[in-house]
Amino acid sequence: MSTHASYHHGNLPRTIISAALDVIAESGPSALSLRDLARRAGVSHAAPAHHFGDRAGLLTAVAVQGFGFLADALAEAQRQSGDFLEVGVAYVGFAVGHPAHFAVMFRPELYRADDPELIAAKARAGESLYRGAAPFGASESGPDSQEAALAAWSLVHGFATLWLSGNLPAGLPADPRQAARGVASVLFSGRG
Amino acid sequence: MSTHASYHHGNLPRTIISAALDVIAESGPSALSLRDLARRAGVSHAAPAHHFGDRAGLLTAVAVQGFGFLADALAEAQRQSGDFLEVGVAYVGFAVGHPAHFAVMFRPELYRADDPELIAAKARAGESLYRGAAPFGASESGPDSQEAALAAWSLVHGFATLWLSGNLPAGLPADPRQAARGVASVLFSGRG
DNA sequence: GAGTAATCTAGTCAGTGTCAAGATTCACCC
DNA sequence: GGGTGAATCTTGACACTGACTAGATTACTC
Repeated sequence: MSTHASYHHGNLPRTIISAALDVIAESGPSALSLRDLARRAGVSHAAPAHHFGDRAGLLTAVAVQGFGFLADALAEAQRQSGDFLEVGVAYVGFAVGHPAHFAVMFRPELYRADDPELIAAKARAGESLYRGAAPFGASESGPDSQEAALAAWSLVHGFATLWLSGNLPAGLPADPRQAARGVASVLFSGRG
Repeated sequence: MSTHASYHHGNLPRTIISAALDVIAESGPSALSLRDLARRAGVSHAAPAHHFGDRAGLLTAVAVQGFGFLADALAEAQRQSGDFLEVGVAYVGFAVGHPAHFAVMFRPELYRADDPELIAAKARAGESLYRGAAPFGASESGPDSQEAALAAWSLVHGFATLWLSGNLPAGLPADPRQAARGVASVLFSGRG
């Protein structure tokens, strides 16, 4: 019942998203072509549009999935270690482990930022992030806690972005999580 | 001798780049169309290709210009204040002041990363950045200085990225430089 | 089994990047 | 000043893209 070689594909949306993630991870979102994805899935050029509406619709689905994964990863790190440093490391780990999702999620011009599902997924990820950074902020004496949380977020986000775009210098640990732990501990050390 | 309404435009490359910056700042690099730029400049659709080769060539020129501006901005902040916190603030100031350049510079897949001019401009910016971050790294006791410099870079880069993409929460200072100063001081405070 | 909704195909349109060939103008040298 | 070569721009063409419409096919439900 799975592989009809017939009219109905069976699981087109999932197949299209999966192929899209491959393309994005390899060549970035701008290299994405709905017709190419249709070709890979063995369907007609207009089939993807039926499920996602248009390009932005497809990327919205990717972003929703990404924010969901991110929320899970952060919550899991928070649950396992209780350490906000490890939540930051998990943020970088998600970015490197899901580069295609990450490449879309923080470019609202690529998708429908007002999509209800997207807003919900983003809020869930934000909550996980805030929960992970809260103890760090709370331990700050001088600056307020929001600034501390933003500093932590900025640091891990910046590190992940620079790592993924290949802009970091050589000589870092090959494992991005380990490299991130070293860099993030500069901010986190001696606190909390 | 400036405004012939004739065959030769006079200063097409500069005009094209300027128009490109407008479009990118408003709708991102993926919205860039060579034909649209040609239309805005009042020339034929293939004229831009003569100067830049192709799309990637145009974006390479934008990136080169951007890295040059960034190097200047960082060196100027370093010269004026001698404070690495202000160099970090200048990094964010550049990103917010030149959003179109910034949107291209750290996406190597958009341009020719092996272009000699680009490599030179990028190296110059890297040197300015390193010079600005060096005292911060040197003042670190525990972690090595490279990690400290990377932490500083990651923080300001991440903050700038999140600010530009509209992903930061409300309630921050309206002036991004001031907001950046607050956030960056979490990392920089009590050091150097 | 019939009727309806979901899924996919086929055809079309305007728009795009890129290439090749030709027209026009500029800059330089005699 | 006139002529030559290089630089600049135009015109035309090709394959490709996203988006839209209408219609064919299949699955679902009663």
